[in-house]
Amino acid sequence: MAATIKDIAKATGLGLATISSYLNGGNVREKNRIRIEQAIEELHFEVNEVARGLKTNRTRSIGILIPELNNIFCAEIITEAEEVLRRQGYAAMICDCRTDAHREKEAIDFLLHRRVDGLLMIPSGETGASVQRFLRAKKPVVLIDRKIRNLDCDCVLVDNKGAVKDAVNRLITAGHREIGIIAGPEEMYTAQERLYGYEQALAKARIPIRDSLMVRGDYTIRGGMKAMRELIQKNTDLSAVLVSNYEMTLGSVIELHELGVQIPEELSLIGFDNVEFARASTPRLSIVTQPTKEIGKKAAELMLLRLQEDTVSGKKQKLRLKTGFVEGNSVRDIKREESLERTKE
Amino acid sequence: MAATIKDIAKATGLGLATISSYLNGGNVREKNRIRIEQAIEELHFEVNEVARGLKTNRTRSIGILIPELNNIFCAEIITEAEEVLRRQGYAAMICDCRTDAHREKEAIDFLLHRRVDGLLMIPSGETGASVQRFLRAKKPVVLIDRKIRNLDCDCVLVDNKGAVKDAVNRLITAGHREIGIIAGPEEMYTAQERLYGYEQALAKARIPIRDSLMVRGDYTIRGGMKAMRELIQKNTDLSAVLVSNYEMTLGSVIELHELGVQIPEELSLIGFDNVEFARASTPRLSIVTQPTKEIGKKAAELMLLRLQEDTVSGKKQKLRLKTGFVEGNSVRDIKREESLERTKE
DNA sequence: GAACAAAACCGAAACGTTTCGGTTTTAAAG
DNA sequence: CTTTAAAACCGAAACGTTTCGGTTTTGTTC
Repeated sequence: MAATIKDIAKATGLGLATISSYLNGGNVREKNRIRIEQAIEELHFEVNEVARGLKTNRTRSIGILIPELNNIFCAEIITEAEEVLRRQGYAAMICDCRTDAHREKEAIDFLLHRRVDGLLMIPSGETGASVQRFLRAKKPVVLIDRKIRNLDCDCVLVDNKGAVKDAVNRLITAGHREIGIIAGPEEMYTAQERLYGYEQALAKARIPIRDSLMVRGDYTIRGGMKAMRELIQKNTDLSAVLVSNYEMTLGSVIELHELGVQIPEELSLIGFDNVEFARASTPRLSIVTQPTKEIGKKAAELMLLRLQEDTVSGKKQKLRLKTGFVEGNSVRDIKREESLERTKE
Repeated sequence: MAATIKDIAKATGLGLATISSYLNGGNVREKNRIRIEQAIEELHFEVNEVARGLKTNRTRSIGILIPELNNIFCAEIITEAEEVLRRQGYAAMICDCRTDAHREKEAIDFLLHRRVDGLLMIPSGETGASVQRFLRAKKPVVLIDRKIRNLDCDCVLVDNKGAVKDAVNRLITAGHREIGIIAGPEEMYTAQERLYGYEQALAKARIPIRDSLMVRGDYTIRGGMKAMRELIQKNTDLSAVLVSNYEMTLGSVIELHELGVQIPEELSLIGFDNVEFARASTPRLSIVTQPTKEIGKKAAELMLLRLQEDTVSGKKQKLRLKTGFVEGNSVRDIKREESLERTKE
């Protein structure tokens, strides 16, 4: 049905190789250029990327594997990455593995079969082995947000430890001592780093670290609700909580809301990620923000770089991006209240 | 590098066609089956989907074109659709056109070049012409959430009019008369239907329709903020507002929050979509919900159906799914208050 | 206008499958 | 054991490109 390169050759009286050369940016005599363009126009020719892919062994498509599309953090990153990739002619094959290690593995197989040129991935399981197969096939892999043990490839990370340290410091500065954290799953890279940041901040301020103040959630809304309830039950003197991702922040707010706990009068809260949600909350939430757009952009750019230098070997880049902080009214400033109290006397 | 079907043929002593037949589910003698499977195992053979695609003229991939990945409504639909498609072996090539008609057109071209087998799309511009090219190529198109004028293809819609009518009725039943609406862009199909539902509900209750009570936003957070401000300025007697999508609901809440308007004491609000957000708001928001999972699932299933019957002709299906309503505390029940008042006397 | 280098052009072969039409093998029936 | 229908098997050709090595054309210089 659709016209092929052969049709264009026939129509113009030129050779196959010439048309191909033209299509790939080669030089062609002016009059031939005109003839070719005319024929393409008339016959509605469009190069068949599939055939091209077979011949060149490059599909110009990138596999994107993420734990959850329906997650604002992932979605923002992917949006940006997809745009950067497509602008360079690369298609994004997106697979959502629902934070399930088994599905993640399946998806990697799937993408390998489809012969994508590279893999952009926010890991959720410990799938080092599967990912290795990409590297063995000399196809670049860029990891986002999380490293995978024993896997040497480019990655774009965030300064999780620093971010949490900074947030906890703000709580300490405001006079809080009984600071809880809703951390993520134990095996999760970001969760480990964030918890570590929490411990470091407390240690530096010489505040004893209590197990009862550290509760783990599973990065879901429901998990956040449960963790917050647990934290409150276990610690009658709880004065502030840091919640270490967006979904759990949402869950925490819902739970506090349902328990009738006032923010920040009865409990101070610092959340994570979603600026708009923070702004729409009552009171406005103070949150740690991650540079999602930049993460996506950098990851895609790293991928493109590897793709064009087409050497998967060489020193791998480990980017570490800075987080931000958006101030709200969800943290009670005990220090200030005390000093006001004192001046009053 | 990677093993091909030829290598398997050589290793097993069987013919090319036999291997191909085996790979495609054909019958093979038991002993040969074993030999083939062994050879596949040993040589790490994986069928090359690109070559297969060239030969069969089917890439087993579906283009998914949406206005904004980073939008919970879209993301939920796509998550579901992608899962259904992939389970049947179809890859999803996702393109985000940022609600931009020009980019949307580009993306359609892009997907056509990639020879996707079909197009799943939440339209944002009036790109009938571009989409036609898919149909001309005998490739199925399934529209989601919006129709496109003069384009006859399957679509999965939502009962927008009914949803808004129902929501407005609830406001009326609660005793509200000065009901505003923050509607979507004029050219938007869903926006038209929703506005129409609003008008019908008012008309039926014999409440005069006032222009000042109908404000349009652009379906963004910022647009919602602006629209809410306008609505309040224009209508001093405003008693309730219906906001017709999630982003604008978020914007409205932010704006009310910043203006210090109390919900529902000073203003009643009904929002759209995001259940979790509604639950986390203070007070809990009453919202209209859309069956996003079902939309995604149905759309993907419709696509698969068309794909396997491989006749794009025939009667097109127009599915119309029911919306839901989640009750919160953001609507003041004036009627009830009045009757309480009366019994008190 | 002859000589020459550079630029443009050319067709065949190859990429890894599926499919067509035909041949061989199997096993059931006589 | 022979016949026969069905099942299994087979290789060549084709899908639409790119690329290799080689040929022709162009235009500059003498």
